[in-house]
Formats: sequence, C-alpha cells, structure tokens
Amino acid sequence: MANLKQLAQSLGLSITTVSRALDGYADVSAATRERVQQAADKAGYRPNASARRLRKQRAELVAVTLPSEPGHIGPAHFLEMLSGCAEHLAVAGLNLVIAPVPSGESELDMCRRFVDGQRVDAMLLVRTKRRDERVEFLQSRGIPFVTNGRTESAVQHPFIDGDGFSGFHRATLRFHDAGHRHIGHIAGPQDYFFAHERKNGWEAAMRERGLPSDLCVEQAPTEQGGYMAALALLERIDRPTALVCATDEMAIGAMRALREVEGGEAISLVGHDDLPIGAYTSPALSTMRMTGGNLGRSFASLLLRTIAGEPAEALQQLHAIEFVDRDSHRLPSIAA
Amino acid sequence: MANLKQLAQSLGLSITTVSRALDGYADVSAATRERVQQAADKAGYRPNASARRLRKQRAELVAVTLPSEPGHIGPAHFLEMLSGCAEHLAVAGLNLVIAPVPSGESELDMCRRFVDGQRVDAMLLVRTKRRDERVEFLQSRGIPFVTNGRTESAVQHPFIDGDGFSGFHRATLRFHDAGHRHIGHIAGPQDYFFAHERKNGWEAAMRERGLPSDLCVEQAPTEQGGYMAALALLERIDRPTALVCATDEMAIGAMRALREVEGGEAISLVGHDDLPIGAYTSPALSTMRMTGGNLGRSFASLLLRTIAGEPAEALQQLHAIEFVDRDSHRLPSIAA
DNA sequence: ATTGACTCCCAAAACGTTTTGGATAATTTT
DNA sequence: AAAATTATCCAAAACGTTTTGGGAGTCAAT
Repeated sequence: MANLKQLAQSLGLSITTVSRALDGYADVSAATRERVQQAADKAGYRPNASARRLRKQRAELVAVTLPSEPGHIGPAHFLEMLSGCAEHLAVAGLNLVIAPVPSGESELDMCRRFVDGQRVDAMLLVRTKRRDERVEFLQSRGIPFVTNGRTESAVQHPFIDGDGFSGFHRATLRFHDAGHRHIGHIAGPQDYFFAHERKNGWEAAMRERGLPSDLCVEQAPTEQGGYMAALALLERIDRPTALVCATDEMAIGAMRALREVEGGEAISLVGHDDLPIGAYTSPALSTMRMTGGNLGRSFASLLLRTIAGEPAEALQQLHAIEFVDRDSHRLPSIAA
Repeated sequence: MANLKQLAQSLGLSITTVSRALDGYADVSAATRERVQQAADKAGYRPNASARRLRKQRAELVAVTLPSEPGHIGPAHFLEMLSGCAEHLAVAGLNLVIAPVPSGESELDMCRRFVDGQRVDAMLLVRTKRRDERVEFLQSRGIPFVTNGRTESAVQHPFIDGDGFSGFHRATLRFHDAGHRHIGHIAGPQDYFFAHERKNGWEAAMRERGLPSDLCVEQAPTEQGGYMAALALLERIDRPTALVCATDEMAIGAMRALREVEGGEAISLVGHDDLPIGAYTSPALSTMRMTGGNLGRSFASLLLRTIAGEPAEALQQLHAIEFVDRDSHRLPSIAA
C-alpha cells in the first residue's frame, strides 16, 4: 500500500532507518525496530519490487523458454516440474516466468530479449540441441543457466539429464536376450541431444551383438511421427519384431501403425518418458523414465547454485534410467 | 549491454533525446532518430526493464496461481493454455509468471505478496471456488484479474467458463433417453464452482424426469476420489446403471472400480475435460469439453481488456459444452 | 521589428528502494 | 578529563528509465 517515505514520515524516522529496521540491520535499536515492524505490518507495507530490483540490480526473475512446436513441449509432467521449480525458487525470492517462443521468432531472440533487457537473473532451457545456439549465447553473456538435457558445447554448463544412452542400450540388449534379432529404432530428430543419444544407445547394442544397425527411421517426436516411422519400418524386408522408440508419444503412434498392419499385434515395443497415458493403452505401454526424484526442486537448486557462482562441473546431474515394465515389451510372437 | 547514458554520450546527445528517439516521438528529427536507432542496434541496446517498470509504475508482469494440491492443477492441456496465454500477453509487453502455492501458505497470501509488492499488473486465477477469497481480495485492491471459472461473488468480474450446468444436464437427459433410470453422479468438492454447477445440472435433469437425486457421492477430484465414489455408489441397493462424473480423472478412477465389481463392465459412464488419456482407456472414455477455441489467447485478450479498463460485464465468456462420444457412454446392458 | 508558431533539443525531476559515509550522543576505556 | 568506542540514526547518492516543462533557433505572419 504505502511506500517507505510515507511510513517513515508517520513514524518520525528517516527512510534509511525504516528500511534498515525492516531488513534487520544491527544498527537500529530493538525498540525502534519493533515500532517500525508494527507500523509496517499494520500498513501492510511491502517494498516496491521494481524499485528494489533497480537498486539491487537484480531482476528477481528466472525465465524458462517453451518451444511452441507441437510435440516439443515435453512430457506431461512438465507443468508439474515447472510448478515444483517455481515453488523452490520462490523461497529464494525468485519468480519463474514462462516464455513461449512466438511464431516468427527464434528461441535465441527470446533469450536476447530477456537477457539484454536485464529482465532475468538466470534462465532455464529445455529440449537442448546437440549444438545449441541458446547455450552459446548465454555463455557469451555470462548469465547463469541450467539446461534440461546435455549439449555438445565445448565449455561446460550445468544440466540435468537422463542417461539415455544407457537406457536405450539396455533396452535393446533386453530385446536381444529375449530372442529378438530384428530390433528397430524409431528415432527423434538427431539435432536434439536426447534423440541422438538414444539412437546411439540402440546402435551400440546392435553392434555389440553383431547385428546391423540400419533398421532405423528418423521422424518428428510426435504421435504422427511415430506412426509414419513404424509404417516405414514394417515395409522392410527384414521387418523388425521389436521396436525401441525414442519417446512414448512416438511409441503410441507406432502402436497405431501396428494395429493397422498384418501381424502388427505380435510386435514388441518400448518407449521413453512414462507418460501417464501409457498405462491405459492396449497393450499397456512398457517404457523408461529418469530416476532422481523431484525434478523441479533439482532444477531450482541447480539454478540457485549457478547464480551463487558454483562451477558448472559441480552442477551436472546425469540420472539413471529405469524400466517401467508393462505389457508392450513382451508381446507373444518372435517372428522367425 | 550499454545503458542510455553511455549511448547518449557516444552520440553527443542528451539522454532525453535518445530515449525519445527510440520511442518514436515526433519531436526528434528524422535524421537523428535514424542515427540513434543505428547506434542502439549496433550496441544491442535494450532499456533496463526494472528502471522502466519503476518509472512507468507498471510491473509488466501477470501472475497465475497454481494450486499445488494433487488433482487441482486442472486438465492436461493446462500448460498449453498457459503457453498460449503467455505468448499473446508477450506481444503487449507482459510476461507471465507462474506462482505455485507453497505448502503452508494460502493462495490468498500469494495474491497478497504479488499485489501489495506491486509485482504484477494483473492476475489470472484458476479453479475458482463459489465463494473465493482471492477474488474478494483482488476486488478490494482494484487490481485487474480474470478467472478460469465463475464465482458467486456479488460484484461482477471477468471470467471464462464452460456451461457445466447445461453439459451435465444434457448428458443426464441423454442417459435417461437411452433408457437408464438409475443415473448416479460422482461429484467434485462442492465449494468449487464448477463442481457445484455440474452437480446442479445432473440434479435438475433428474428432477425434470421425476427421478430421485440422491444417487450422488462427493469426493476429491482425483482418480482415487472417483474410484472410491464409484465403489460407494455400486453398493447401493438402487445401483446405478450409468454414471455422470464431474471430471475425466474421476471417471477413470470410476472405471477402475467398475472393473473390480461384478457386472461393472455393463455400466455406462461419461466424464468431462477431454483428457487425451480418455482416448486410450478401455472402453474409450466418452466425455465433454468446452468449446471456444484457443483458450490461452482468450485469457490473454480478456486480461488485456480488463487492464485497459473495460467493464467486467463485457468480459465474461460462458462457452457451450460439447460431447465427445467414444464408447463408455453406451455400454451393453441396461440393468432392469 | 515584434509576435507567434514550429522544430529540435535538453536539464532536471521523478519513480521507491538500498547503500554509503558520516553525524551525534551515550558509553566505555585510558 | 580526554580519548576511544559503541549505539543510533540520517542525508544524499545511486540504480536507469520516462516525462515535464521549457530553451534555442528558424521561419512566417503581423
């Protein structure tokens, strides 16, 4: 309601003293501090945010960019993650603003706007590319940031990521152990780090077992992409008996394709992300997910520590992938 | 990068002139405007956000409060809605901050913090209660806001809502027309406007058709709540043959219950929200959804018009509900 | 020659804090 | 009793904008 000047006036004190009383400095007597506190509470006084931000040269804001292309906004628990992150940032006095990329503008432009206008103290990046211009820009500006996903950037930066290589590697080996010899991969766009990583995991496993690694189609990371990729793979002469899909969304699209082709119901399949929806598909979708607990809280913590100046190397979390076994990974037939 | 003072100095102009040149005022010559523009672009100059906000007495921020209790964060397209809203607010220079309610604090406290600290120019409220203290507070402060959902507030305010009464009324009549005589309702917490409204719709239809309206259980708006409500209803002597569920999440919980009790697979069921998951349940979930197109854009537009001072009465959107017919509303048997 | 209008520019105030660098009085130490 | 220390307080500067209220000049109308 009121501002510091009015509050000071009504108390017969200087602005300085009132400000310092409320901030708990030692150079104001206990008596006056009490008196000031009372008056402030009574008046419902809250310091004006813009003024404090200007003076302290801090925006008290963190932005997270949301890619607006369909299928790129990430898994369904994304909002929950943001919410958790915002909640933990809030205790440090930081608010989280969501910054969707308007059509016609690049994610880089968004970063520019936020950073150069000094609108934010730090940024949170999702869906990193192997070579990510946002990362390069933020590094050049020296502004703190944490990414959801790794990059191939030469200079280190804080991140949280799942060990997609290992997850897809193990998933593929499992199929091989179960007797499958034609194991296909439905890949996401390879400029995304996660998609490339997952493909690498599948590829490595195939090589290790002496199998060719050409049973792979790359598509958009959407239901439709998965559908089309599966159709393409099923036409192959060496038709796969099992499919390792880069994301659950793609896996669900693949399932649709399997329903449409002859013998499709016998083909095993696994996804990644643990979308809630996976429990309700039929067959229920077997999938993988990142371990590591409250993701939002982790992001908040990493962000705060980055702002505090801890070195990037200490702020990189690579979490293990765990299987969520439902039905789709062990469907009846192993075609000869 | 640089600030106005440095820019002005390097150009041999006053701060005033540079500022006004960039803002496109008529009282600076075309020649200098051009020169200033060039220099600003070259230096990558962006006005400091905090400074402008302080001077203009606008926060350039809008907050949306996210209730953190499970099941209260709303349908799955919620993030999409926020994203769309943020995108459209951005063209007006406003950013959207998400404000989850930390445990131990009330939503009202959150509003207080944002409003009294002058951190925001307006607010977006979701999941309104019939008597909503956040609404009352914001009205008392005179700060612009739009709600997702109506309230019973005496003084009008802008909102976007679906016509839940009509939707549930029609859904219930439809069941009656199909021959059902025992139509149960799985209700959400009645202090929420939407839940009360939906129950009213069901109740009115029952009364119109001369049926008793006691086949109703109120529960938390979650999968678990729906499960428990359904179990309770199925124990009744006048066991329902059809269930109208307040939300899809509750409907999915109810389905789980139906699977567990004898004869449950014959009971029809309809939900509301059109969660993507509903297409994958078995039987596929029949549901309802609000019409009205891009919800995020509508919120942004209403918010901007509220800020611009348009009267609340002109800013109330009540959208029709449409059915999304899948399988669950016409299950085989109509028990005698 | 004055007045009035117009064009282009600028000094200074204002927004509401936080922080710096004392000032004054009370208290303790020498 | 003088000097040093401590306890309280405050005036003024600073943060980087935007806006107010002119000030010079130039040119046309009186």
